[in-house]
Formats: sequence, C-alpha cells, structure tokens
Amino acid sequence: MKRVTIKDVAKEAGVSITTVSHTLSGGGAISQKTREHVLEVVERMHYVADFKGQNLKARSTKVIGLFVRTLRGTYYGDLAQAIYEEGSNAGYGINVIIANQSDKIMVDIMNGRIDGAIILNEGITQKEEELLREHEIPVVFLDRESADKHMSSIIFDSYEDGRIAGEYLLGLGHNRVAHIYGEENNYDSIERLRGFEDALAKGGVTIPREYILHGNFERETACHAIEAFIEEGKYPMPEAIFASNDVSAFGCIEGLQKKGYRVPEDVSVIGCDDIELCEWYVPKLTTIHNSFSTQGKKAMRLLLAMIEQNDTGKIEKLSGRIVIRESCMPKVI
Amino acid sequence: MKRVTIKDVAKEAGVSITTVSHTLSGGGAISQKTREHVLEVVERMHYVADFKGQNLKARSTKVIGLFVRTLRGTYYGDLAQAIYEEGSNAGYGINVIIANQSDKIMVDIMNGRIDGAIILNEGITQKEEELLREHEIPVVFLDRESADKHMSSIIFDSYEDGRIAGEYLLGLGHNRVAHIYGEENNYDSIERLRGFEDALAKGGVTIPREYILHGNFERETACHAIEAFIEEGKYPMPEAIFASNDVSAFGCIEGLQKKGYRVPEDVSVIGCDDIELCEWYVPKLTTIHNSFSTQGKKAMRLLLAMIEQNDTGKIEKLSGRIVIRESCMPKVI
DNA sequence: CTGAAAGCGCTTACAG
DNA sequence: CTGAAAGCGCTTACAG
Repeated sequence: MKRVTIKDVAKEAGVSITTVSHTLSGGGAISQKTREHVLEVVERMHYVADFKGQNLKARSTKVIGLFVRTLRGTYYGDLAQAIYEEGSNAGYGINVIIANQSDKIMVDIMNGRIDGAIILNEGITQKEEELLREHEIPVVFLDRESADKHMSSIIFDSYEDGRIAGEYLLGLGHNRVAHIYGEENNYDSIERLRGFEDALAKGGVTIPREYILHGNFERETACHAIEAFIEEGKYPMPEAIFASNDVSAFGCIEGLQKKGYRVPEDVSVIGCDDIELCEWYVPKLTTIHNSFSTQGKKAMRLLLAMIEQNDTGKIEKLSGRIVIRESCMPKVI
Repeated sequence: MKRVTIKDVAKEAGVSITTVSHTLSGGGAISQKTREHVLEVVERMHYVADFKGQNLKARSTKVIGLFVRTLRGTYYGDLAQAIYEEGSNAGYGINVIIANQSDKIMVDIMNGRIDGAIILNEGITQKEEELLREHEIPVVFLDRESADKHMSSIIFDSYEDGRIAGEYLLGLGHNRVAHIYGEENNYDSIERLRGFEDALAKGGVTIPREYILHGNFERETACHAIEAFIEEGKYPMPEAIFASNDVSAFGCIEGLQKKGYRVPEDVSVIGCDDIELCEWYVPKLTTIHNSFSTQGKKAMRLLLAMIEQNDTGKIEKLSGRIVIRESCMPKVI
C-alpha cells in the first residue's frame, strides 16, 4: 500500500503540516488563498488522513461496534440496518464484528477502536461485564439485563410474548396445548415458556411435561420433535401449539402436515418473532411480533445518549404484539 | 472511558515501557522473572494495548473490511460468515461496514484502518476503482470484473445460471417461456437473461418482449407483475417461467396461485440462487444453486494471498448448478 | 495567518 | 537482559 501522509501534502503544498491539518479540520484561521491551494493539493494527491494517527490524539473514533456471534438468520440484517441508519444520522459509522470467543471480543472493545459497543453475545461472562463497567466503556446489551452509569440493556419482554400467546390460545377455547421449547438455557426460551404457562394457569390450564417438545429454535429439530411425538402416540394430540420462535413453528407445521394433520383445522400453531416469511407461508403464520429494527434503533439511541450526553444507562423492555393470520382457529365444539 | 496505557503498566511494574512491550509481543529477550511479573501486572490492571498506537507503527492492522450496502436478505449472512471463518483461521478479524455513499466508503478503505477490503457495492465508480489501484490497496470485488496487481474479483457466472435454466426448461419440452427480470441495470439480471435466451435459442425458442416481466428481485413486485400479466389476458399463458432470483420466483408462484394456476401442473417455475427457503416452500423450488459461502471463502483467500504472499490479483467465476425439486415438470402433451 | 514543537500510545533499532 | 530515544501520522496549544 502506498500511503500519502500529511507530510507529503505539506511538502507538496509548500506549507506546514499544521496548516494542512487546520484547513482540513476547519480549526484555526487559514487565509482563503492558502486554504484553496491546500485543498487543491489534497484533492490532487488523494490524501485521506490516517485513522489511527488522527484518533490517537483526538480520542473519539466516531465508530461504534456491533458484536454478534453470527450474521446468519433474518434477525441480524434488520437489527444491523437499524443501528446503521440511526448511527449515520448522528455521524457515526458502524462496524459489525463477528466473533465468538468472549476474550477476543473484550480486546476488540477495549483496544480503543470504537467509541461504544452494542453486544449480542451470551458468552460475555459476569467478570467481563464487570471489566467493561470498570473501564467505563459505553455498552448496550441486547441479551441481558444490566444497567450502570455507562451500561444499558434493551431487550424483548419474552415473558410478555409467552403470556400473550397463552392468553390468545385460551381465548380460542383450547385447553390441551403444547409448546415447542427454544434453545436450551436461553433467556428468551425460558421467559417465553414461563409467560405462556402463567397465562394458561389463569384459565386453569396446565401444560404437562410431555407436551413440552424441544425445537432449539430450529426448523428441523422442531419438525422431528413433533413427528416423534405423534409417532409415539402415547398422548392425545394437542389442540394448539405455541412455538418459541417462527422458524420452529414452521418446522412444527411441516411435521404436522407430514403426519396428516391440517393447520389450523386440526391443530392451531402460533409462533414468535414475526419474521418476514410468516407473511408468505401457507398457512400465513399467526405470531407475536418483535421488532428488531426498533431494538436496533433504541439501542443506538441509548448508546449515543451515554456517549454524547453522558446519560446514565438504563434497562428498557420492548413489548411484542400479536399478529393474527391464518394458523390458529377457535376450538370446534 | 478509563484507559490503562503501557506507561501505567510500566510504572506499576517498575520497568520500562520497552520491557512491557517486549514481554507482550514476545520480541526481545526478557528474563523469566521479569516476564512473569509484568504479565501479572498486565492481568491485574486489565491492560489492553491501544489499537491505534499499536498499529500506527506496525502498519498491518490484521483486520479486513467487508463493505456492503445492507445486511438485509439471506445472502449476506452466509457471505459474511464464510469470510469471518476464513479470516479467523488466518488470524484476521473482520469488520462488516454498512455504507451507501461511495465517497465515504473510499475514506474508510483508505484511512488505514484495514489491511484489505472485500467490496459488494455497485456504487463504486470507475474513478474510485482507479484510486484503489493507484494506492495499491488489496481489494476483492464481489460485483464486477476487475483485476490488477492488488485487485481481484470473484463473481457468479450469471450467464451460465441463465443458460442452465434455459437448457433445463427446454429439456422438459417447454417452448412458450417467460422470464421475471431482476433489478434494472444489475449485472446479474442482465447476464441471467442473456444466458437464458442463448440457451433457448439453441432449441429454436425465442422469448417475446411481452413475456419478460419485471420483478426487481422482489417478491411483491414479481407477484404483481404476473398478476397483471394474467389479468391483461392478451397473451397465452407461458408453460414455464424462469425467475431471476428465488425471491421473485416465490412471488411469481404466489401470483399464479392467486389466479388459480397450479405450480408445477399448469406452469413450471424455476428460480435462481437457492436460498434456504427453497427447501421449505410448497412446492419446493427448483432453482440454480449459487453458494455465497463459497464466494466469501474464496474472496477471503484471494485477499489474503494478495496481502500476505503478494500474489497478483485475478478474476474467478463461480458456476451454479441446478437443484431439481418440485416446481417444474415436463410439458404434458 | 502560519509554523515549530509537544504529545497521543505504541514499536523498534540501538546502546549498554 | 533492560531501557532511553526516535519515530509512526496525526492534533493542538503556543509563539510570532
């Protein structure tokens, strides 16, 4: 790589580097004539200030980091896009950093390359969280509830999602219901089931252990789980199923159809998240809508408020809302 | 933010910053005793070397940038993931940078924050491309054919994709075929249609202008286009349709079904790309498979070869292959 | 209005 | 084996 430095520009223009720096930054008084001349040379030499040299002194890098474990799946696109848009408006760039190992992530956060971080990574330990806190690095978590002077969280109210699903199925008259559980030990999986059970309990319905199948948030796993349940044939078919996310709801429907059950005529299925595909699927999926772009937008705003206004961090929960489509129907009596 | 610098560590450990730097980098001989002591202090103070200071001198940042216009859609996840994995193995981090304006992208590339770039952005002009070339910045393009000492391209052979689709439909006996065109002025749109037409021509089939509908790579647009075509009712129904990508194929199928046509019994539909959804859809979509993870992997390898081995850039085309599922069937005579 | 100089946090010959 | 010093590419008081 051939780098053109401020020195090269200064020499070429016949001025000091101070003058070049000032005309570029707008700080300091420069005569119209000098300014124009310097700008002309800068343009001609295609000079771009080195990021590292520039920010070594100036500190703020005006870039924020979004740390994720993967970019696969439909969520991340919406999330990242919203963060990007919100950041751009405020003059910040966004770097999406894909990383698994939490120790490496910590280095990336703490090595001064970014002004703040938005983190979606359950692998960050309690200890590492503490470190972020000590070093006063502005952070917003998307997967846990932590707040401090420089730390915020913006998460979905998964308990509420489950509660809404339970209430809806109950209202439809179903009382033999099943659940496709999400990823093991995942916050959302746990909360969605908890909310679901609490809602059902209010209607006097409990959900037996055998009716909790494991979908791991995956289509295939969910499909196999429901097929296995049906093949076993030990328990009567549920009238309705709440799947912990849309993808596993699709898998569940696929399994049901393979075994000859119609959705929603024989079994109602409700999902969670409301990914784009819900609208295309046959039957169109009834689900609980969670807006990832809202999450991204709010996360960025919170982060910016901490960085620029020195605001104190906080925890915000986003509520889902039900989107009724075609995959559920009232119990036929 | 509270930054712990190498100076702080040196003072705390009672050694020079040279010693701290050496024990951390492994360069220079340090006694076992000093090394352990320094490491202990580093650990205790949670010292992480500043990225900017470190690389200002050392030049290489060991991070490569992936520049995209958006992260929405299913392609980017696979692409970014593959690049990430390939880069990790070689000790490189990856920063996905979402950006639209090509001038801003140029600054991000040229300001020395990355060692090389993988670019998926048609907005980069000829002039800007020239600039990259002059500055000898290692770059691989994912959306154009450019090669130079430090510049490579790795693209899909979209002409071949179209050709395969045409040959397949022809083999099925169809001779009244339509096409759902992709995005206007897009390289892939153009090439896919060109390959498709060439293949058909070999079988003596031409595709009239009226049978080229505009889907813009979008589901809804494709759906409306085919519905409008049917409503107009001026031309006989095509026996088979090649959609420029899978998403518009889904839209096309949806439109056909709305109008009472069955796929593939009444009309065969073939897509292009082979996104995950093809496997789930009803009917499962026959399509041309393009592997975005292969593209990402190869792009990263090419880039690394240019950066580390000083290899010369080159252009590589990836061929698609047909994946036959359920959305096409032979012409019934 | 302009420039010499100090300094940001690091690395790296070089001397001892 | 250890450290003082130069230097990476910038910015920013400060002097003139």
